Amino acid sequence: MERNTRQRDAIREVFTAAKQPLNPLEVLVAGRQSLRGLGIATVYRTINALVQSGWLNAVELPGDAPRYERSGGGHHHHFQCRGCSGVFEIRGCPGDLKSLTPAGFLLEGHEVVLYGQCGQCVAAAPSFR
Amino acid sequence: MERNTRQRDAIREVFTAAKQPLNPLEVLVAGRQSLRGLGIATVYRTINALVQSGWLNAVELPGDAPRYERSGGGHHHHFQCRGCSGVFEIRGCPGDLKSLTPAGFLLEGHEVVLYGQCGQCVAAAPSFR
DNA sequence: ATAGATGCAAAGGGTTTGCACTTGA
DNA sequence: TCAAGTGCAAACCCTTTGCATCTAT
Repeated sequence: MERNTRQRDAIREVFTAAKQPLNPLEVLVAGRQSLRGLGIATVYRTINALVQSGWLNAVELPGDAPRYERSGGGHHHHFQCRGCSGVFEIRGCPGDLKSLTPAGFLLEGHEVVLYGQCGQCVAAAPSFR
Repeated sequence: MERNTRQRDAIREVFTAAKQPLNPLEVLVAGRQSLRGLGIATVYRTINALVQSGWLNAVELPGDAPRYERSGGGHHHHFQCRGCSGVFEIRGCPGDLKSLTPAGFLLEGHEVVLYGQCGQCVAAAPSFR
């Protein structure tokens, strides 16, 4: 990441404007709106570099390809909607996970993912209420 | 899954004997010990069928290819060792996740993964203690 | 000017699928 | 017998890499 290029500007802008974590293909599509020739390899290379540098954070949900979001939100988790597949940030954390750790094991971190229906999908499908 | 074949017996046996969730390649290697010609396509097809039928459960850890374990353990989560990459079952569950759910969202399920060092890896690397 | 960055296309992993052969019932 | 199941190889999808070209500095 030694040079500032139009590609990197475009990709950073996509993430800055994003309301949810994005996967590489979504970044490519969004980025091409401002930079026609943008290539998928550049998206991958740039994302990886931005993760390395700490500017981006990888959001890895079980069974899903990784998505990425701007870092800086502090410790948080995610809620994935089974209706629209959207991923939403959750502030807050269950906390007392130490008690679940097997004896003799050392707990270093954790991941929590909630699944369900987001507000829009609940509203759209009254049967869920 | 209409017929009983040597391949399926071998694969079921591998899972019955397994102490941890296994990925398809591990199943292939273990299965070949009793059935030399076992093919990877058969492993995938059988695993998928066993998941469909409910005999197997997919264990999908963030950023990792899925592993599989026998169903029937009830609701539980997993601990992944960063030392040996082993995956261990955790009995117990944080519970009060409803409070983390955003207003207007419907919570249907959750996934919790703990990360750290397993007992063996703690013992092998005193610096972790 | 020139090393870093890009785009394309090819190569890699892991998983699925088409097809002819095998085998359980 | 004969359709379900298997093994092989090819096809797929997503991601990474090699390489010639382009471009910030």
